[in-house]
Amino acid sequence: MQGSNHDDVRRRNLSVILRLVHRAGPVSRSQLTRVTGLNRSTIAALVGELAELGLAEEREPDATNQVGRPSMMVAASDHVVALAVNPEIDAVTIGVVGLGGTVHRRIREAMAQSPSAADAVATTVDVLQRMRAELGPRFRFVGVGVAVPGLVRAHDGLVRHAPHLGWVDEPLAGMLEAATGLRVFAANDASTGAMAERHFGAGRGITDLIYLNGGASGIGGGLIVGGAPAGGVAGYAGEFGHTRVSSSAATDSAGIAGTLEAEVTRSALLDLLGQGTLDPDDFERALLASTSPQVRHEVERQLDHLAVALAGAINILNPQLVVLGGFLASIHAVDPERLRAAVGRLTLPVPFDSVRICPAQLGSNLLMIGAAELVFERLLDDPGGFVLPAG
Amino acid sequence: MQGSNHDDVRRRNLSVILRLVHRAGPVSRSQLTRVTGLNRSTIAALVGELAELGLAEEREPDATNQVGRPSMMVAASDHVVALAVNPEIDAVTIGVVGLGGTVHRRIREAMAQSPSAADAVATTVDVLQRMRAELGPRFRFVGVGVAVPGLVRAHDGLVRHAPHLGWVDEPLAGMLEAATGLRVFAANDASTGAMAERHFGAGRGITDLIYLNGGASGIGGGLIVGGAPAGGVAGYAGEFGHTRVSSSAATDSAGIAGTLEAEVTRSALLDLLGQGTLDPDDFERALLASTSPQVRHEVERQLDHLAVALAGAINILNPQLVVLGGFLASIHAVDPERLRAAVGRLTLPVPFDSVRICPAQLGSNLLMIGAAELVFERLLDDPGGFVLPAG
DNA sequence: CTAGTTTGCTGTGCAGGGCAACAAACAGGG
DNA sequence: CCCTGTTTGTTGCCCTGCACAGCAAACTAG
Repeated sequence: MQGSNHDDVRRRNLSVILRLVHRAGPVSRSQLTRVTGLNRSTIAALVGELAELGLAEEREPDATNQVGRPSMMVAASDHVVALAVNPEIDAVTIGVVGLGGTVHRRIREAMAQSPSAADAVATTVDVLQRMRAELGPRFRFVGVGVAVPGLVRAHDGLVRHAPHLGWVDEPLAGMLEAATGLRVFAANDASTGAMAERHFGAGRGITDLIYLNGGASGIGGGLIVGGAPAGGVAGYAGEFGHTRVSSSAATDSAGIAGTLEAEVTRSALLDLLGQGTLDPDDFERALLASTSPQVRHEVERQLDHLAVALAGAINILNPQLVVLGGFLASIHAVDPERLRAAVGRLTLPVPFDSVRICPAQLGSNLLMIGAAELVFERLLDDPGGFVLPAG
Repeated sequence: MQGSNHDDVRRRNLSVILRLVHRAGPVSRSQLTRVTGLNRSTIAALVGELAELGLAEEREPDATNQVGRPSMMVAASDHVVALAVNPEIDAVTIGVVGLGGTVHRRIREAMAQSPSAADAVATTVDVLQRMRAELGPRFRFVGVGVAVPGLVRAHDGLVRHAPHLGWVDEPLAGMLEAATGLRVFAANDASTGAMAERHFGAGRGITDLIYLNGGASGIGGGLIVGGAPAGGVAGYAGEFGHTRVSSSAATDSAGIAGTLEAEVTRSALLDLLGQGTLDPDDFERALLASTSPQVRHEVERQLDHLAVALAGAINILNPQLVVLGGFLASIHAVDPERLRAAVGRLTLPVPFDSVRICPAQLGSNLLMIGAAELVFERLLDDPGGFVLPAG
């Protein structure tokens, strides 16, 4: 219940403009006046301040062949970068992402064994130093975003439980903050994926969506409700994998029976395909190419279970869009109509009519973009007040 | 992506102050300065403007026995009122609710048969005229809020489908607007109940909660996610009744099998209790007094099914609180521990530890307060700009 | 080259919150 | 009862930041 004053107006307007150029790419000043409703002179002053802060850059106008004086282009600076980190069971993937949207670098550091939190920190520090040297002083690192396969407490980045990494109550964000001197924000990997798809993928401009990702280690998800990422009270929201979808006794990683994660697994399909492990693209190709009736039957069984979980969420949340990532996108691709029909049988007609189900659009950069967005989100909230470290 | 200007600051500050006195009751000016962070002089000016608008009233200070000059009390005006309407299968309940929180009047207009939309409008107009005459010109009606047992499209108040009333695509809000000359806002009854419990009941100050209400006609619900009521893309969110909780073939009112609404019903309990119909309080008393093992068994069966639906929602939304209303509160009262334990078996430990399950606090005024809040919410968003009709 | 259009730039006006100084209203202590 | 210390209301002034108008600049079209 905070009151507003002049500073808040300035902060909000800077935030709105920087957010626009970050999300929508380079935009002309005249477009900014139209979209924000602010006066030309105000836009000029705001853009000037953003440029002084080094967050935006003004370029000569593009040739538009339009009547009237051409308008300057405004773009978010790609030299303002976030370090994106994604620890997994067999590797730590680290990237450098610019505010303008460019993924400058991405490195997958393979690990001999599942990394501890300390391992992840050490690797991150190491890669950060190399990246800094490589990119030179023009690039300013404003923070670190971490996408963790597990439950992460939102406010302080404590990893409560990451089963596949074997982490329990690891103060990852704090450790990284101490080791790098940068501000660190951590969140669940699926939640960050949802945010990435929402802003830069299949969910652009959509205010209510559900994102479900199927990985080797299970099923996670994220929600956007009313335009804002829904974290729940502590940031643990989105655990679709443990929704009960059948009365079978098969249990998931948390020991709960009959859940989505127990019934719908990538490994069951890999077994039937006669494959050990496949990268996601090869997996989808193999699945689509398969003519085996057993494979087909298993896909259909999994789609029907997936439909139960989706239907429940659709009835409750009335979303505009369901985005499926990972192997869930693959089984969806085999028979989209079956999934949609199964969902339709379990939902009310009205919410069903307004929902679309589609595959994720962002590929391998998903988690890099999402993790970087964790940092940029704070920067965008208060462009002037966010402490920019020197360098 | 709107920009802000001075008007927005004023609007927001007026909004913040009026919302505070509306939600928290009378508050001193000095408290307002502390909570909002605004200057004394600013608070004085803002309160003065609200008083001029007739929305707030300043009173002499309460005796506090504190050192220093006593601070003026500020209260929302109870003469600013909303008409709350709740059509049901056998009656239309209509009330007059003041901005300060007082329910000035409440009338249950019994209906010989299930009212049509036109019946509901006619009754409302009739009651409104009587109330206006009764209360006199000092009371200003700022709008009409309607809590409808069915799916309501948020932006225009179209009732898409109200199965128990037999309504399909009734433009209820538009009809009422034409008939009364007041602004009308309609929403699902359970959603408005969630809002009421959130602001004035069990969920005060809580940002993430789930509300489930069990009525004679089924189970509905509402969500508060991140502090905001979650309506979904069109306002249909919260339909917990159609969540699949078992593999049984029993169907609900929408024809979906094995859902919460199919398994958990008030009528099954009434049958076992040997009662035809009971008002909610009598029902709960009878249920708690019953020593029949069949009743006990049925309650436990229903609690176990309820647990499945709650667990799914808790995993997905990580709420701080689950509020149970109607007969769901009654079966919960029989054995709270059983429900909690059953939920615990189906949820992840971390979100489970942070959630509390409790009965609703607001009794028979729930829907009156909630429906009025639909109107007040708009008024609070822009106290100066909300058009106050004369009278 | 001219007319028309759109945008950038500059100086001014204005609304509204912050601030400081003073007065007013309280409690507590002697 | 008076004095002191504390807190709040009130008033006048200041400062910030957006709007607006007027003019110059840069484009298209004919």
